[in-house]
Amino acid sequence: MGMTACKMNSKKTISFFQHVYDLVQSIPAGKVTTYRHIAHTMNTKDARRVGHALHANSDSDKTPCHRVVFADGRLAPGYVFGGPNEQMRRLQLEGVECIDGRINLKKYLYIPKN
DNA sequence: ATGCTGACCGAGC
DNA sequence: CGCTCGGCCAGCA
Repeated sequence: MGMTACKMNSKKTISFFQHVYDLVQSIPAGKVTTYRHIAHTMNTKDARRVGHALHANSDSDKTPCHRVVFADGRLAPGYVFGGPNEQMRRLQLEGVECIDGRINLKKYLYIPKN
């Protein structure tokens, strides 16, 4: 019975962001998920807002947003901690193959659960 | 209030 | 497979 968004919190933007961060933190090392899957888990179609939330992420240790990629496996062009190159480096450090700026989702996709 | 933008996505060509 | 285009909708000037 996951409710869409916690209405109990007064700041809804924060709770949406926090929900995104929670899901991102649930991605195991060596796996990735997509904006689309996160949005879907949160019962919305707005993958852009998920991206927006991650853009505002300030702690890449706590919230490993390098494990979030496009629905087709491409890396985020606007990755804020050093660009796609840095995102690729971090993924490869975890054993995620990145071929031509792209991840094989058949192999590495993790679907976050509510 | 209103118009523009974006760490997106899927359809169409 | 790749590029373009429209839709999506919250945030912000």
